[in-house]
Amino acid sequence: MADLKSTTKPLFLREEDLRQGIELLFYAYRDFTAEPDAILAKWGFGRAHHRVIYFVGRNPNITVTELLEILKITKQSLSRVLGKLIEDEFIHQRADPSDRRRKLLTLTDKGQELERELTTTQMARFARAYRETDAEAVEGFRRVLAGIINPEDRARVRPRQRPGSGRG
Amino acid sequence: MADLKSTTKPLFLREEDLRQGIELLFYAYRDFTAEPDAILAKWGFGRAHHRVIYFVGRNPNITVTELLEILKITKQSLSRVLGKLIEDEFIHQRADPSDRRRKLLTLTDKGQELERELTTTQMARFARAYRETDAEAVEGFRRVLAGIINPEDRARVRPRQRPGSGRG
DNA sequence: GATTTAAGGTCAGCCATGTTGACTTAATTA
DNA sequence: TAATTAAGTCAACATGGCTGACCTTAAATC
Repeated sequence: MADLKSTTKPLFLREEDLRQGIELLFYAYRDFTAEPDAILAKWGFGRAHHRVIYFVGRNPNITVTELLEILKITKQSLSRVLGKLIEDEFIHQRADPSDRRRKLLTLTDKGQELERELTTTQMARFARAYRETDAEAVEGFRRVLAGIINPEDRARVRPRQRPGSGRG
Repeated sequence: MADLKSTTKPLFLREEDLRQGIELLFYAYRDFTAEPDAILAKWGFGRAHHRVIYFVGRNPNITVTELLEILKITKQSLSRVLGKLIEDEFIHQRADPSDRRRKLLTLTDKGQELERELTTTQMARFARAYRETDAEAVEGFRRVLAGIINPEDRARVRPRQRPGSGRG
């Protein structure tokens, strides 16, 4: 743990350091998804359902098109998953009054409950990781990961302040 | 970008901050895998092949069992992917002289070439992200992501110094 | 008002990649 | 010699991506 780390200030980009980033991301994502996967399996859902539940919960009244932009999958792929969530009453849809072609998606009570169960495990993981470090490390984590995201989507990830502010 | 960030030192774990972590990880992983996926498609390979190529390249002479421990998938899942990579001569296997049940896996020249092409895109992404920040941010990123990984696997991700040191 | 565009949905089929379960072979170890 | 370990195999199944074609409804535009 105290190898080249002590050469703090100057930022040498050794291949080793870059590969370490790649591997951290791989392992973190692998473990980060494992617990929710187990919960989802109890309901006959998969990881794709989780993503839909998460982002609908996070962006109440999101439309299908907006959801597709976040997930970057095809309409057909989404519809299979979303259709099942609506059928099983985890997600509710209603027409947008101002443009009745659009369907606004929200979580039902049941959906919120599942969302919370799933997200709790992932938040606990982050809470632990944050607590093991400090505020500066967390800020560094944010800035580096934001830099990994394609520039056009970085704005999607910013802590929202006011309740009921909806999506960006 | 300068919201609650200025409350630097004390580490309040607001749900917003935890959800931001979740979302950063989702978007980062989504974009991080997109470029390699496109390269792999040209060869008729998928993301699973990439992971095998990457970790064999990273750990020359790794065994099948060790690879399974890293990937956390079943032997049957791996064998389909690994079998194709061996058949197409991206990966070479030979018996371990000291225990001939074990097969030691290495990249062929062709395999190394593909590995480099794939990894270059991901290293470039990290190089950009690292350069956009500073050494402290990078260190924070490392520590937080390491905290997301299950404790028993954290040791896997540490920059290796000496060439030919093999896996841990 | 008629046409074009946008949002959403649907059907069919394909492919990649995960799973379980059962079983085999070869080599090492107890 | 018997048990264990490493690897491989066959079959069947589920999830969740994809393409392509096509439809409906509502809004926007000509």
